[in-house]
Amino acid sequence: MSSAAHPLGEGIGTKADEIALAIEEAIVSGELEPGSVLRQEQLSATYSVSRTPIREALRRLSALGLVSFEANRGFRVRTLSRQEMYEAFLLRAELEGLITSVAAEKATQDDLAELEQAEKRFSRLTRALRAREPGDDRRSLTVDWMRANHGFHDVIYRVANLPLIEQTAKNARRTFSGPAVWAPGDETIDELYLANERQHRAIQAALAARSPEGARELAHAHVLSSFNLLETILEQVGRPLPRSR
Amino acid sequence: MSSAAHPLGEGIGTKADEIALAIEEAIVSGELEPGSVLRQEQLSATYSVSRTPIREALRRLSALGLVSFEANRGFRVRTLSRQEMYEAFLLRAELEGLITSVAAEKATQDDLAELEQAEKRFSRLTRALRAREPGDDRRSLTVDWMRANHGFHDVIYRVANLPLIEQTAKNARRTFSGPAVWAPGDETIDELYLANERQHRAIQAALAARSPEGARELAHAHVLSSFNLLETILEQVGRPLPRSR
DNA sequence: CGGCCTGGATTCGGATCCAAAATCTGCTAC
DNA sequence: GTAGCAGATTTTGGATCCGAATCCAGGCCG
Repeated sequence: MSSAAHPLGEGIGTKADEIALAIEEAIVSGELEPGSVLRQEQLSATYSVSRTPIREALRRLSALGLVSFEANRGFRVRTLSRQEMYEAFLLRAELEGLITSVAAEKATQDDLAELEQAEKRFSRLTRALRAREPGDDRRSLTVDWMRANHGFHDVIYRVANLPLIEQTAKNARRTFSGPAVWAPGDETIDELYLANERQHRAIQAALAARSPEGARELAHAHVLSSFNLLETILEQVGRPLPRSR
Repeated sequence: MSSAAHPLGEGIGTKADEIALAIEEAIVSGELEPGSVLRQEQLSATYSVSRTPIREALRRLSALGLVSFEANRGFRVRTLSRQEMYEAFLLRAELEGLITSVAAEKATQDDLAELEQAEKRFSRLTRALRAREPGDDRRSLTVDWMRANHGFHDVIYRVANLPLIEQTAKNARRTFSGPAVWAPGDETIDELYLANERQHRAIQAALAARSPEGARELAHAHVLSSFNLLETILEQVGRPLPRSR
């Protein structure tokens, strides 16, 4: 585990930080719905602390863009319009491109082996997600799939060794859609999942071939393609991205 | 003035937000030295409020990366190593490249006229900065020059109309070095200032010519060149970027 | 003489308290 | 029946208070 603090410098030690992490987790996992109001009193009860650290945690999440804030009205889980969502992916596409190209220059054999492992995990999760056994928990499967997906890119981040940019990329990644989404799946979506996996393999190959420009292009296209996947799922699940806000 | 809130959504209304802005201003203008500890009690006295909104403000700045934080030890104005500083500029280079290329596709005649105005202001300030009249306040001159510099890019941001990415770019820009730096100047630095101005004009021309790829390249190179300028000034002023942290 | 311990002064993190803003509810007037 | 208003209730923002961690200075021991 990356253990170390979350953004740079900050971290554990104070309740405010632990709670920020906990709330973030709740948002990302979809436990807290986008748009829902975050009552300080209620959170304070949930986490058994006073409102003071709660508010500090919310301030932090607000600065990171995960929650929105209106004076005297409160915080709510942020919702993104299609345009904003697209921007978040465009941003990530640029950053992933940069990071991946730098990683291609630096990767050692060990790094490549680690990437291989991450890719295998991701591949396994993708198969599990496509299998759709009756009675499996698609929600947690999706969360696991996303984690494996992130895990793959995290290896690349580590190799590139650009902590500040990595932080920004991760933030854009969190902001992506807020909650995890999942769909029963159909042929279109299946194809997109498979394409996603193929792209990972291609990126992996570009790193192995020490091709910075190739890696950049592939990573860039990969992220934009993920936007496509997400949008398709959201439509299929009857929750299309709002055109305006 | 841009009036509207700072990041997205947040803004005026609460003291915590006003104070965050005030402290940020103090950091960016160099009033608060990098590395200096921010005592809550003292800030509370300075702004005539209790420590509660002060702490919320600091939390926010911490999430934005302007101040660093250690549990039970306090907040301090963040210092960046050379590597981190370089990363901040690399990040900005990518984002400016993206934003400028999008702006090149969208710019209207009015936009180009506005850009022309911003360029003129910047050009004027550059001349003033190079003039070095005896008795002029180089500190505030530099702050003004930076503002004009930012103003030029702000026009482009507005034209590109990518608020989320704009926000990220502005954040990277704030984080750049913390405080403004200024030097009496010599031939090398003069030449760099002039190069900077030439680059602005080139970017302007690329926008006028509706050349997205050209604009991207120029903007990218421009930001990296700014890093060079900054580093040169810092060395000249006897405060070179720390190699490690 | 120098490193280490101890007790007091600071400073921080969090809980509690209070005033102001917003929201809700039920009544009134049209 | 509905628009609008007044008071009650909820919820937020900020101030104050208290326990705990850190820092600092002086003394002790090797």
